[in-house]
Amino acid sequence: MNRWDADHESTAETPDLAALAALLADRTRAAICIALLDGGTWTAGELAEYAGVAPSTATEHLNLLVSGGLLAEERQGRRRYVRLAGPHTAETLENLAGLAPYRQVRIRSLAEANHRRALHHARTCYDHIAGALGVAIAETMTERGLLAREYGLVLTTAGADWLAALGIPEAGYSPTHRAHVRTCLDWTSRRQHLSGAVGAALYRHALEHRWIVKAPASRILAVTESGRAAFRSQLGLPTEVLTPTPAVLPPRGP
Amino acid sequence: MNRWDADHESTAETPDLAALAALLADRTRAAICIALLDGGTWTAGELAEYAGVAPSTATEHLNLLVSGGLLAEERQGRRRYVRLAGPHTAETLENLAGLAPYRQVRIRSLAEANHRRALHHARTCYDHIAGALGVAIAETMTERGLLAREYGLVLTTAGADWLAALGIPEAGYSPTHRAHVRTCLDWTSRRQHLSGAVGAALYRHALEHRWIVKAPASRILAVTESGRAAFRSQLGLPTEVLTPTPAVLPPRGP
DNA sequence: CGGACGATTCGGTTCTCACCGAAGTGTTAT
DNA sequence: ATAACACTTCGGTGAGAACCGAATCGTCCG
Repeated sequence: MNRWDADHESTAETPDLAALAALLADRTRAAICIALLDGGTWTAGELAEYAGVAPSTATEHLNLLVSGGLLAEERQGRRRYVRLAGPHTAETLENLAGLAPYRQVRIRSLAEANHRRALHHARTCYDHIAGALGVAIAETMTERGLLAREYGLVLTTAGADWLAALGIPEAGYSPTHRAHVRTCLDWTSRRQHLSGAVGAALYRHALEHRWIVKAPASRILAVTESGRAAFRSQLGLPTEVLTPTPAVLPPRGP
Repeated sequence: MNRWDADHESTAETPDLAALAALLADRTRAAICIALLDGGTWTAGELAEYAGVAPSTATEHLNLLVSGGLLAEERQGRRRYVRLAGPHTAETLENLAGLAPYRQVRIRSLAEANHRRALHHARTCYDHIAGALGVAIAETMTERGLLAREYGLVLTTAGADWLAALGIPEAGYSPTHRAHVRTCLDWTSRRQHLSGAVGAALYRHALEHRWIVKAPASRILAVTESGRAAFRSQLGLPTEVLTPTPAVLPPRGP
């Protein structure tokens, strides 16, 4: 038995790492994936404009990304909506981005400079909060004993109580496939912010209670007035992460 | 203050996801990285032969991988030794491989078929145990209450006691930067095996006590006779993951 | 010192792929 | 119906990169 046979059992399966990486190895496709890290659904045309390529080019890229399993699509009439395939995809992309080298990019306009500042301050990362606000939340929760670093990073009993007091029942962050608490390396600060099911539940809660609002077609988050009060009273977050960074001003006229 | 100035503050830094992915987007470079997932140190020539390319080609690939931060190198005389840059690199590669599509590869020889069987059975995954053996360890530990899925996957008190009874003190898996317990999606079985600091400590312990032995210049692990006894008495692992899978035999002569 | 050896540099070939524009398909709006 | 719209298909172009072989550099050994 189990005798070698050139016809039978002459093939096997191997994960094709190069094929997956090739999907992300293009500037335009990488930009598309990073845009979709806001967790939203974009149309093909929006992504084409965002990436600065012709619609026909965007079509080709989306075909590759969808058939490669990185993106999920939905057709409605003449529109093509795409989003990331799932939380697992988003997490892997985040990890990869955390490992990637930095590249100098030119800032071309005042608007771009302000956009970048806002992104550094607070943004979505698929389904949780990133940026200075996200980092501050994770660190403050750890300091206050709501999260513990003892065995990895876990929610403490005090942390579960705190979530319940906010009105987030345990069912709100029950693990389907994802770990309750995960950390995600922040691009901008190179520090950890809160991810996983708890991070997602906290993000949903903050949105529902309008602690934060999300700008349309962008990853930017803004802390509302009531959000400032809530983050201060519930977590004691310092003022600097709750107030928007001052905008860059246009040069003085002559 | 903070006034826009075309000269000043006209550049910013962005993680270059595409550049990192481009490193892995080549078959040869991907093969090199996967080979190095055994956690070992290889010479340039060994990798060239393994990947089936000329030494000059291997040199170019290694230059890219090293300067991209994925590999660390060490020169000794006329030799060039390379290895993965660190545990974080290995984990990201594993995650990526778990997300990658499968590809059919031809099995060309009897030796290759047997090599593949052995890999499926038990192998190293950077610094911990993967394959059927690794999956069985993770699942049995969970069944026995040594690991709990409650908040992510964590070591229970019983688990810490069990490790201590084996002679693995808590210092042996103290977190430097890595989480104690992590899971890693197994390529071959698509199930989780144990990773993180605990996984690494367990692997080291098994090697030191010769429960397992590592084949030279390969990721293959073999369970020793004393290892079979230990895994059975300590964890109650079933026999099928402790005995090597029967080798494929050459075809009968005429 | 001279030869063997591991690794590197360089030139040249080949091939893949990202891109665009123009034309085409199907959907929604007037 | 006709027009505007979102997207797609296709052909052609240009840039980039993977590869090898030959020559070279530096190290180790006899």
